Amino acid sequence: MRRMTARPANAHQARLLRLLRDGGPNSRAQLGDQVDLSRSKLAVEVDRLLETGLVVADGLAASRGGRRSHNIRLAPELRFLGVDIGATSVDVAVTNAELEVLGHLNHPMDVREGPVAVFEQVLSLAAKLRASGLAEGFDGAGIGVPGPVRFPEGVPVAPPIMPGWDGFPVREALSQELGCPVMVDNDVNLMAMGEQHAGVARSVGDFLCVKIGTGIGCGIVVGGEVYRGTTGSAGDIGHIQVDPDGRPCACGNKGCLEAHFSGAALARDAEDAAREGRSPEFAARLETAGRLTAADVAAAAAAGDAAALDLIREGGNRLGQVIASLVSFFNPGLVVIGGGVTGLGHNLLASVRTQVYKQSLPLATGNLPIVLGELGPTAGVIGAARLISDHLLSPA
Amino acid sequence: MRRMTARPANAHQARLLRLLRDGGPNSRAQLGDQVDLSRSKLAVEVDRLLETGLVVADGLAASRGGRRSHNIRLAPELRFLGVDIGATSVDVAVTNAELEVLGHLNHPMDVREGPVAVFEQVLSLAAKLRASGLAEGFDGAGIGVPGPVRFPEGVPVAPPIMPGWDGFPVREALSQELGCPVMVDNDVNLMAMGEQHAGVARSVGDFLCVKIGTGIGCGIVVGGEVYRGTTGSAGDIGHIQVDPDGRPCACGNKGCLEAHFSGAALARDAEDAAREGRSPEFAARLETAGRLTAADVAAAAAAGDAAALDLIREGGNRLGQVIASLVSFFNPGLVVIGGGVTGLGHNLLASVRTQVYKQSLPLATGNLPIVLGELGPTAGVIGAARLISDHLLSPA
DNA sequence: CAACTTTTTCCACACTCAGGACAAAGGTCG
DNA sequence: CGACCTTTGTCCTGAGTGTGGAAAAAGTTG
Repeated sequence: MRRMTARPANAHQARLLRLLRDGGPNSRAQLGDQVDLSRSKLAVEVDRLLETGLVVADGLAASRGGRRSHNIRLAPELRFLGVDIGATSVDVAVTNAELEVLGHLNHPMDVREGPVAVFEQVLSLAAKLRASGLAEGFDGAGIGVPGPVRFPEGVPVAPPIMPGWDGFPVREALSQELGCPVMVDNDVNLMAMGEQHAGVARSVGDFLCVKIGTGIGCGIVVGGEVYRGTTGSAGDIGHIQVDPDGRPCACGNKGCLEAHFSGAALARDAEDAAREGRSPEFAARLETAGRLTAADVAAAAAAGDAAALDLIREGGNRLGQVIASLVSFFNPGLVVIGGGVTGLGHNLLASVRTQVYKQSLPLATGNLPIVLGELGPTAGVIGAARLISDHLLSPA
Repeated sequence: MRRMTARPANAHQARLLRLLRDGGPNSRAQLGDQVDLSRSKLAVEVDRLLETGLVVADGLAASRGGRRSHNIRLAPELRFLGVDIGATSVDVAVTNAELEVLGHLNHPMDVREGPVAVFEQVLSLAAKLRASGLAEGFDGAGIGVPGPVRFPEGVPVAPPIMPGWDGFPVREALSQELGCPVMVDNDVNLMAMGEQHAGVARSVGDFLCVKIGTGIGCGIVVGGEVYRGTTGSAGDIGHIQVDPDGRPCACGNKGCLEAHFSGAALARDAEDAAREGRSPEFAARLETAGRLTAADVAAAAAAGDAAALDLIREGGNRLGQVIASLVSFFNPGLVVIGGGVTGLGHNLLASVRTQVYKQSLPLATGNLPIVLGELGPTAGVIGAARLISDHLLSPA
């Protein structure tokens, strides 16, 4: 099968392609309403896009009171691969050009096994998706890794939780293997892009997206664009100090947010509570499973276990404390909380909200929604697809 | 005298005008090197600018090895007014089109006297500048106020330290009085723009500018543009909590940064130290002046007073703690510290740096300069002039 | 003074794009 | 079902924009 070769030749074409991506099939007339080009100019550009094959005719639209318009849509055979490498598992999904997830696979895996092993897994999952008939090939791939990335080159830099990846040419390597363009970003940024594209953050220009998984990170969106900082480490809030005399952290400091509240910290606290006899619920679960995870805390809390609720409340307070600072500083229009521990759900949300509304000034919190992400594990892969799609739909 | 009436007609003209503003007089050929337009196109646009009167001929340039080029420059009679309203004084300056300060006046004044009294003062200072022959009129004015501003309308919103200004139509009123376009912004944002235009932050795209005066604020520059947040309160870091059991703050919370370290807090601490006999230096100064200010702390520190040095070190630690969090979050390329207390100078800088380098991760701090602003009180007024200049040099 | 540069002007040609005229296609109402 | 309206798509013209070459103007260097 022939893959996507063409790229938009100018800003007008890029604009049209994005409208088709985000709004689905559309008639020429509807497009005309949105772009402020003369009918003739629009017709020319659409014709050129049809010639390139990026866009195809798609039947007739419903009448709006007169002659029916011809629909057009992005080529239905285009496929993007979205890859989300987490600390403990990889997600791989295939989407169409409109970034709808056609198939999604997850595989538990420790990122510390290193880039070679992980890529082997990613490629095998991608092959599985291809074999199931969802795609004959990929026109582009986005990939998220749990650490800072030098974005232009697509290379992880000094990632604390994934030694062995430092400087590994992720973009280059994957592009070689897949034979298509690849873009790499931090997993948290991709989650933010996912929620922006298809989740709760649609139509919000400036927002924060806090992801709590094994670690804690924060995606920053400014004017609809992800902000990555000078060295690509923006949003690295896991090592903000929340208690000068707090717990030691893997980074060498004391009292980091991550040391007090994260998937890993929560699991350890739950195990401690179980062993110290403070929670029969945890003890029972530890007995059965051999170890505890954030999911156990969520389940125990749902069952009304006091120790679990305590852990969530305390953690939510710590997190809320940091978010309150960020809200004062950044004045976002929305705060999204996502990641593995969102199972803690509304208990967590409640204590975060309490803390933020208490500590930040009314002008910043007045109309500030603090909500859970609505896409769950697909946020990352949708964001990844969006990343490469944004790249490919830019003028060459 | 005829004031500036024309505005650039298109993006090319705007580009050229900004080059002339930031680079001073320039030859057509030099401009050509910078803008990537064909010679003919460039000539046409320059001719049009000359017609409008925004730009004038300015003699011959030095030869670059062949025929000498005709210089052009922004109309030398253009004048911008920069106004910086602080908590305890107002600064008013007049600049030419290249944003060079031609005259600068300062007048102590309490912002709480309200907008009417303050404007009376501002207009009187502006009249004085005009009377001294520096300007015959103003082509635009920028004005900074010490609180959040709804930027598009130029109206302060819920400013904590300036009751009576809430909702006052600053832009509208001043524009009426001065008879020229006016833009209003937070004073901290203007300081950031000033340092960006003519100070330490030239050529840095993403940076933070922390201003410590009566209160504490932080200007945020993203990709060369000031970021103001969803409701215009971005950068309001004075009420970030640095100590859950800390001092009560005017905002109603406890342990706000501002309650522990700011011009006002410092003065109070110094007076306490004097009264409690912990510092003969402070006691002597209090005796003489009747009250103490941040400047006294600076002077005492310079004289080697232990209590003063303690205050600075402790305050610097608090501030450094907050800046460390912001650095982790925002990953700036530069942190500028300015405002009234910069007299504390390198003592302050040292403790801030220590704290930041200790608490933030190497990837973010690796190549992060933390420096004092180099413009002092002119940063605000230059920023104000820059604000209105940016506005007027945008295509209409 | 001759040879070489740089700057500026002039001009012809290609290209872009808006908007009007008109044809095609469908709806609506009597 | 047919007259009349609206909407959509196509074609065409004219105004304007922008490029690049040629040549003149103005200097420099040896």
